Amino acid sequence: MNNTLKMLKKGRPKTLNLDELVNVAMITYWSEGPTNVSINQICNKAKISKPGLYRELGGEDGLMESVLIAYQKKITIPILEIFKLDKKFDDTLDSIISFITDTDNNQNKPKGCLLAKLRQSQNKFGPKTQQQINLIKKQVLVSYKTWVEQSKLKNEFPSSISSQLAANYLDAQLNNALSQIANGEERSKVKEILTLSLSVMRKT
Amino acid sequence: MNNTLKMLKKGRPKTLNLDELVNVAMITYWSEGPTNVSINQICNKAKISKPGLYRELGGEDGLMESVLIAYQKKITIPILEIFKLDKKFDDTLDSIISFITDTDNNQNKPKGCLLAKLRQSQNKFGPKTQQQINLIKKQVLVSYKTWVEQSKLKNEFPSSISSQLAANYLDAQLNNALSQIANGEERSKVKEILTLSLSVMRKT
DNA sequence: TTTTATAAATACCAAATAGTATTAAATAGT
DNA sequence: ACTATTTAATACTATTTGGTATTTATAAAA
Repeated sequence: MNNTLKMLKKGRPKTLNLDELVNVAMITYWSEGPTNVSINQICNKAKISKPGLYRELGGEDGLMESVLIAYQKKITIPILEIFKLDKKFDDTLDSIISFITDTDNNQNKPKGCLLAKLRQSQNKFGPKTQQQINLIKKQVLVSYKTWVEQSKLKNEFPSSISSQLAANYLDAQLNNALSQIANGEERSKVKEILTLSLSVMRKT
Repeated sequence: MNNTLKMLKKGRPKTLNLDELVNVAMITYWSEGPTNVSINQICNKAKISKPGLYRELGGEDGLMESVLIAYQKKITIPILEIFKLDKKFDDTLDSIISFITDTDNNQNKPKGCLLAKLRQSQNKFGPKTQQQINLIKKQVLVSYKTWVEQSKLKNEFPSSISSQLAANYLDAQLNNALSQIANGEERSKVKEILTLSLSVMRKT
C-alpha cells in the first residue's frame, strides 16, 4: 500500500523521516528553550540537510507549527484527559498540582512545559506558530471551562466564580507554576504557591 | 572639583557618557525585550563605539549588570515605597493591583517590567547579571515579608499564612501579572486573575 | 540507453553577531 | 617641539544565522 505507492513514484526515493525530524526538533526546543535553538542546530541533530527541511516545512515557522501539533498530540491532549476522569473536583485539583510540581521519574521528558515556554515569548515566532499556540491555548481553556461547569453541576465548585474566570485563572496559575519550575525555582516552593492560589477554588 | 580632577589627567579627554549609555541600554532592553537586543544595536543607539563599551563595562554581562543597578534605583526602589505607606493592608493591595494592571498614562515608560522580563530568561545571561537579578529579587522579597509581618501585627493579615510563603506568593503573582501584560494579555483579564489570586490574603 | 522527475547534499550568499588589533586624536608634562 | 598617556574610532576577525543555487544521486518511464 504505502510501499507500492512509493514504488510507483519516479524520482529519487525519499529518505528524510519527517516524524523523526519533528521529534528531534520538539525535544531540542523543549530542553534548550525554543528561542535558544537555531535551524542549523536542529538540522545537525536530526542529521538532515537544511534544504531538506526547507523543502518539507518551508522554514522555521513551519517547523515550529509541526512541532506544536506533535506536542499537542503527544502531551497536551493526554494531560487534558485528567480533567475528564470523574473524580471529585478537589481530588483532581490535587492530582494536577502533583503532576506539575512533583519530581517526575520520567527522566526522558525535559523539565517544564514546551507550550509554557513558547507562550513566554509568543510574539517572537512566526505567524503559523503563533496561530497554533493560540489554537492549543483555546483548546486548553475550553477543557478547563467544561471541567469547571461540570463541577458546578456536581456542586463541587463555588458558584461565586464565573466559569470563564475560573478557566483563565487555572490557565494562568498552572502556566505560571510551569514557568517557575522551568526557571529553576524549587519544586516545593512552587507547590506551596500553587496550592495556595488554587485554594480559592475549593469549597472546603 | 570633578572638573579640576579631570583637567589634571593626561590623555585624550573622555567623551563617553556612561550614565547615558546605561540609560539607552535600559530603555532598549525594556521595550525590545532583553534577549532581543544585541550589543551592536545598543552601541548604535547610544552613538558610541563598541570598543568604548568594552573598555567601560567589559561586555554584555557588565552592561546588563549596570542596567539592573540603574533599574533598581530608578524603578524598583520607588515602587517598594508603596509598601511603606501605612495604609491598610487591603488598600495597599488594591493600590498595587491598580499600579500593575491599570493602563498607565506614563507613555514614556515601556510596558511590563524589565525585571520580570529578565527573570523569565535568567539563565541566558552572564554571571554578574544573574547575581544582580537575584540580589534585587531578594531585596523585593524582604520588602514583601516585612510588609506582611507589619500587617500581621496590625491584625490585617491572616495569621494562617506564613510570612515567607506570603512573600513568595506575592512575588509570584505580581511577577506573573507583569509577564502576562508583557505578553499582550488584556489588562482587564489580568486584573481579574490577580485580584482573585490575592484575595487569599484578605481577611474580609 | 536515454530522458525525466524527484530528492539529497554540497557549497554558497549576505547579514549579523561578539569581540579585538590597530590606528588616530587629544590632552598634560617635559 | 616632543613625548607619554589616555580615549575614540575604524577596521578587522572568526563564527553563526536564515535562506538558496547548484550539483549530484536515484529512481521510473520512454
